[in-house]
Amino acid sequence: MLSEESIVQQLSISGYRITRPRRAVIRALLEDEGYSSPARVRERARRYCASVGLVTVYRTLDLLSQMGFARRIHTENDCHGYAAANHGHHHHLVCRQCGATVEFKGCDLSRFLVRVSEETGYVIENHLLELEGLCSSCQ
Amino acid sequence: MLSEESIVQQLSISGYRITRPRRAVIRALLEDEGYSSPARVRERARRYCASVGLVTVYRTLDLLSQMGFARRIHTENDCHGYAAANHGHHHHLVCRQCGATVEFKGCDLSRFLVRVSEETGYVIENHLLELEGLCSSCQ
DNA sequence: TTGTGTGCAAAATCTTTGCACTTCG
DNA sequence: CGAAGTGCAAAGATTTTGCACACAA
Repeated sequence: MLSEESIVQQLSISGYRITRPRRAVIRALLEDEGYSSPARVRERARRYCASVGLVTVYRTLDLLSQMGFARRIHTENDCHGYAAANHGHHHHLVCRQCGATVEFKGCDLSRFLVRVSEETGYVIENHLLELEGLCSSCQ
Repeated sequence: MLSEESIVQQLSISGYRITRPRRAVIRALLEDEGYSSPARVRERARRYCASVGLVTVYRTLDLLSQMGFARRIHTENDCHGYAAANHGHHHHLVCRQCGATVEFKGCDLSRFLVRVSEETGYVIENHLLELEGLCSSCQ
């Protein structure tokens, strides 16, 4: 499971330094139920590191994305939000009205992926699937 | 099938005026094999209406999207490109090594989507699916 | 101590808005 | 002719860069 400590540990192992601003961004992401723009991540992060700048948030989100701990969330008209990503397999379902984000697992694409693989000659290693719709309260 | 004339006709029926700049943007989109940023759409459109401005391209892309004749294309780090909706429902398969991109159609997620919908209470309206792997020459 | 990481300010992009002029219908 | 549409310039928003200073390791 994803926790501040496990992320910090991985960063450290990979040679990155553990700083107050980085911890603040990580915490902000983890406590976020939905997904947030960099600016919004910063607002949250400020609770843990009042001086954190937007630039650092951008850089940290980049880093976390590369490490697989955060993911850019794509919705129909916006791809500027980020959410914490469990390293394992999961997807996001986003409400287009209020932005509420739910993670779910257990997508079964295997047969479909086999077909695409056969048709294209690619070895498929990864897939990104995002769903968008209306949550129950926005319907 | 999508053609300049059929789009123009629909716009007209819906009460929009048929102008040179709009035709130019439509033609630019239709002849585009892939997808393009607004700036790039404008470059192409200039062949048909040299004076067309970026602002008009933005507004026209908006209009066409609303009408369902254009679609915003999402890739991992960019969701600012547009393509004619002509190309229908499709997804991208990208090689992580060399970046070669293939489009494919015919994903069948319906049963899966029903399940997620039941579990979450969301009405699912849209999905974004991207595959990543190794193309045949990179394997 | 040392070099990675940070914040600030400024630059570079990208997108939207206000407004007077054009032009379709 | 009248209102919708256009281009320009300017404003807004978002993201990146350069640089001197701070601070993990």
